[in-house]
Amino acid sequence: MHPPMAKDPIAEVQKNWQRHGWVSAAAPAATVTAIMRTQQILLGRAQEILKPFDLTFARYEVISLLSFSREKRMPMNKASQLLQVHPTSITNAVDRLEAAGLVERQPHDSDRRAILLVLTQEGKRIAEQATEVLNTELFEQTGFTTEEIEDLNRILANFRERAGDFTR
Amino acid sequence: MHPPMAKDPIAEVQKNWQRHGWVSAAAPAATVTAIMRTQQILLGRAQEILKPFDLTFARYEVISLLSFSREKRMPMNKASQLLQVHPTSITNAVDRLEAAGLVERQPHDSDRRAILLVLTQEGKRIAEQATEVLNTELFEQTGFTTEEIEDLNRILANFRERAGDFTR
DNA sequence: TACCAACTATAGGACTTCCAAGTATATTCG
DNA sequence: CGAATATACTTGGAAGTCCTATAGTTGGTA
Repeated sequence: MHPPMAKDPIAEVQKNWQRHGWVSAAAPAATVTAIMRTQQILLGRAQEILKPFDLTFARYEVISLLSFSREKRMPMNKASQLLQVHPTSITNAVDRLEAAGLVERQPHDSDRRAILLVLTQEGKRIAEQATEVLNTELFEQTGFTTEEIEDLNRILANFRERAGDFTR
Repeated sequence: MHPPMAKDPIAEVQKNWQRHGWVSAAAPAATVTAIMRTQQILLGRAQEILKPFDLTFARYEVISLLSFSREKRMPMNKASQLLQVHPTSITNAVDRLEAAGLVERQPHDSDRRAILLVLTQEGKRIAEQATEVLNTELFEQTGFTTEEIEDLNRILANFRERAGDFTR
C-alpha cells in the first residue's frame, strides 16, 4: 500500500511520547501500536492467500474450526466462544458460507434455540486446501524465528489469561 | 463478551495442528492467532476508554498525530503514510472529525491536489485529554511486564522491518 | 405449575478497512 | 511544449467487528 519509510514510524511515536514526559507510557504505547500494525500485516497476507478460495480469514476460521471438530458440526454459540468473537459475527460469516455452499444450518436435536453448523463435502474440501496453502505460505514463513515464536506465544498467552480469555 | 474458558482455545488449536502432522506450522499458527486476539483485546479497551470523548481509536490516532506535529497540521497523504492505513481510511476518519469540529480541511499552499489537516482548538484539547486517559488507563496498565514490552517491541520491530514497513 | 431470568440466534445500525474507479493537479520526458 | 504518467483525494461498495434490541426456548424456583 505504501513504500517502505526511511524510519520506523512507531519508534518515532515512542520518541514523541518520551519528549512529552510520558516516560512510563512510551514503551507500552509503542507495543500496542506495533501489535495493531502486526495484526494488520498478517491479516492482509492471510486474505491475499485466501482470495483464490473466495474466502476471508473470518470465514476460513469458521470452516477450519468445523473441519477440526470430530463430527464436522458444532452449535453456533460454541463456535462463537472458541473463536472469541461476537455471536453476530458468526451469524454474518455463516450467512456467506451457507450461500457459498460450504456450510449448512441444521436444527439442534435437543435445544430448539440452537443451530448446528454442518460442514458440507465442498466445505471440507475447501477447508483442507486452504489450510494447506496457509501453512506453507503464511505460517511457515511468518518471518519470526523459532525463538521469537516461543517468546510471543508465552507472552501473549499470559496476556490473554490476565485479560480473562481463559483460566488455568 | 464471553466468560473465561476452561482452556486456552489457541493452545487447543495448536494441538490440533500438531495432531494433523503439521508440526512446523503449529506454533506460528498459534502466534498469528494470538496476535489477532491480543489486538482485538487492546483495541476493545482503547475504544471503551475513548467512548466518553466520542472518539474511536482510528480517529484518536489522527488527532493525536496532528497534536504531536510541530505545526498542528499535516497533509492527508502524510497522515496516511505515518499511520500506515489506506488513504480512504483517513478520508473517512477526517469526515467525522471535521463534523465533530476537531479538525479542519485547508488548501495546501503549493500543491492544489493536497489537503492540509488542521487541528482546531477543541481538537487540540480533546487530543490532549484523551492521550492523558489512554496513558493512565491503557498504556500504563497493559498487563505486560517491562521485560515483555522490551521483547515485544524488539521482535515486532524486526517483523515490521522485514515486512517492508521501513528500512534501517 | 406457572413465571421469570437466562440463553440462542438474528435484524438493524454504526464504524472501520480495503479495493476499484474517477477527478483534478503535478511532473516528466520526447 | 504537449502528451503520458504519477500523485492526492473522494466516492461507492463489499466485508468485518461490535452494540442494542427482539423473538423464541429453556430451566430453575416460588
